[in-house]
Amino acid sequence: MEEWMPANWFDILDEELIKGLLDNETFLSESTSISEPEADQLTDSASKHLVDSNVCNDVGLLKTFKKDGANARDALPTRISILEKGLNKMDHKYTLKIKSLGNALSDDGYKWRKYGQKSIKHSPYPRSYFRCTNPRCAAKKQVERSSSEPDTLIITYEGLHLHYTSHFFSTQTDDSLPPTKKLKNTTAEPQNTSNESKPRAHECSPTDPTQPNPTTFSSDLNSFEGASARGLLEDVVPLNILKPSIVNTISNSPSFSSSYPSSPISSSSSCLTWSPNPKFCSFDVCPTSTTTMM
DNA sequence: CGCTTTTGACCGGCGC
DNA sequence: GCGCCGGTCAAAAGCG
Repeated sequence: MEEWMPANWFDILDEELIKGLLDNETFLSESTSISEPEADQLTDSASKHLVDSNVCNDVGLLKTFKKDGANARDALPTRISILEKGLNKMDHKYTLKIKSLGNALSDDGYKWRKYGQKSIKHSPYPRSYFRCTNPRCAAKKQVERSSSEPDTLIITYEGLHLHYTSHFFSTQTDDSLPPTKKLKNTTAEPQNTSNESKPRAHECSPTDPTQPNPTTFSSDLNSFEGASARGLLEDVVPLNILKPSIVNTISNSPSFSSSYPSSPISSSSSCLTWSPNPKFCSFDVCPTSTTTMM
């Protein structure tokens, strides 16, 4: 492990994050003040917008959606919860069970590329395998439909989107990125495969070293508009709910302190509000909860 | 034509 | 050792 970060950096982020999220049992998605055009748009591609409401798909959230169909606003996610029965973590894999009316909700805003599909024993539904299209990113996910509950998609995330995470350590070059957490023999996979030299336009590649340091972390919340499309916001949240000690642990590491951005979201507020697209989702973590917040 | 998806083959781990 | 199974690879097909 690189000396500039704790050897267990992933575990720290990972476990504290989960703990924090679980402590804040429920996140209400308040579909406030949505305009009609927006609602229409949502109707057309509700899932696409729900994507934006995905609070932090890397750590896994159970998302329970209700959709009445008539009114687009009713189609908004009415509740985003982290429930013990819906979130499982094992060996850095996060399993989500998502009540869904279709496959669309398996989309989470990242750009995934399907690389395989297998039929599952004793299940009429196949399992699909996806990996992040960013050639530097080893994040993967599996999507399958519960045989017992066809309305439920089971999504297993494996690995963080380190092309984003690396942004927090942006003084590092790509070559010195924190190695992707080893998951079996998967990650840290050779990123020099044939498509490495061809990052695609819409893939989540905010840390492309060829790009200037993104300004996404300016304190201007408005700058988050559209940021989710780059796969940023989902991962901002986790770091914002980390205990300060955790952040300090990391930031005390050489090379880190100068690059870790101040919170773009909650620096002056006691109540973290995350809202990549406030029209569709909000993410509130208030200090009344037991842990995680300063 | 380039990118994505499909799908059967292949490989490694694991249990018997 | 063998078979099963999950995960990955890669060629072919599909699509815009």
